[in-house]
Amino acid sequence: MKQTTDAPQGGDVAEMLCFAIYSAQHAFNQFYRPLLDRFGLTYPQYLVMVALWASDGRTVKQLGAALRLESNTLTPVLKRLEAQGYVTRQRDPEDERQVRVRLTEAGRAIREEASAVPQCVTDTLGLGDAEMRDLVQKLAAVRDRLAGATRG
Amino acid sequence: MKQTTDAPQGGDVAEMLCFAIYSAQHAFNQFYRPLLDRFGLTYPQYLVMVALWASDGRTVKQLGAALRLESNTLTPVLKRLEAQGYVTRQRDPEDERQVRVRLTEAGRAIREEASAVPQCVTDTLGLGDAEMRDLVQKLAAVRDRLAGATRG
DNA sequence: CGCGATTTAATCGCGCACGATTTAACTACG
DNA sequence: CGTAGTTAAATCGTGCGCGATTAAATCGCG
Repeated sequence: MKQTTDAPQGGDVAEMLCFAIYSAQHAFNQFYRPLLDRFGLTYPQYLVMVALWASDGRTVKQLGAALRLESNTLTPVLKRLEAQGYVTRQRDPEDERQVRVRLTEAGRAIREEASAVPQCVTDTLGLGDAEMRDLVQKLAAVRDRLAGATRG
Repeated sequence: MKQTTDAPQGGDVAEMLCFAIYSAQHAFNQFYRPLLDRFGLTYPQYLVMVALWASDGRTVKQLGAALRLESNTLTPVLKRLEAQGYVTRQRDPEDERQVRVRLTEAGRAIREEASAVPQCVTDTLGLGDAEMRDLVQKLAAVRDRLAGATRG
C-alpha cells in the first residue's frame, strides 16, 4: 500500500507535509520580495512591521512571542529596521533589561501603502475567507503540536 | 482589545496565512533537529537525502526541480553531504555541464534508520491520512499559485 | 564548420534562523 | 540588606536561501 504521509518509503518529498510547508514558505518569500523592495523591507522585516502596526511599543520578548523568534534572530533584524529609520529601540527605564521597539513616523507612514501587499496575496491565491481561515488554523495546530513535542 | 485593520490578512501576524506557513516551517525545522542530529544531517540536507532515496543519480538541476532550489543553494548543501560521506558529486561524461549526485553506501545505509523520523512526525501530529493529504495538496496549490504569479 | 545564444554549476554577498554563550538587570529569600 | 538564581538582550558561529554574476560546456543556425 502506498504511503501518503510524511514517510519517504513510498515516495518523494512532494508527498511530505514538511516539504509542502517548506516550499510554500519559500514561495511566499519570493512572492513578497518584489512587493516589499520599494519599502526596502525583507519579508521577516515586514512581519515585524505588521506586528508593530498591530501593537506598537512592544519589547523584544513580546515581539518574539508573537513571531516565534528569539533575540538572537530579532536583534539584528530590529537593528536593520532602526538603520532604515522605521523603528527606534530603547531600554525600558522601568526595567532596563527590556528593550522597547517603537515605530517612527516613517514606520507608521508606510502602513497604508503596504496594505496593498496582503491584498495582492489574497487576489493571487483566490481562496475564500473561510478556506483561508481554516488553512491558517490547521497550520497553527501543526506548528503548536510540533513545538509542544520539541520542548516537552 | 485586539486591534485589527480593514486590510485582509492585515490584523496581526497570527491571522496571516504567510505567517502560519512561516512559523510552521520553523517548528518543523526545530522538531527535526534532534531527530537528525545523530545522522549529522540538517533538515535541508535530510530533504536532499529523501529526494535521492526516491531517485538516485539525479543532476543538481533535477534535484533543484524537486526541492524548488537552485544551484546557489544546493551546491553548498551537496558539498557538505559529500564531506559527510553520504553522496558523491561528479560531472556527467555525456554532458559535462551537469553534475550527477549519487548516494554512497553510507548514504543508502541510513535510509532504514531514518525511516523512524517521519513516523515520529505523523505520531506527533495525529492527523488522519486524508486530512494530511488534503493539507499537502492545499499547500502545494498555494505554493504553485504564488510561484506562478512571481514569474508570470 | 564557426560563433553567438543557451544551459548548467559554481561563486559571492547579504540576511535570516538558531544553538550556545555572555552580559547586565532584576527578583527572591535567608 | 546580600547574594544566588532568574530573566532579557545581545553576541557569535554555522548553515541555509537567494539575487546577481561568472565560467564552462553545449546547442543552434547560417
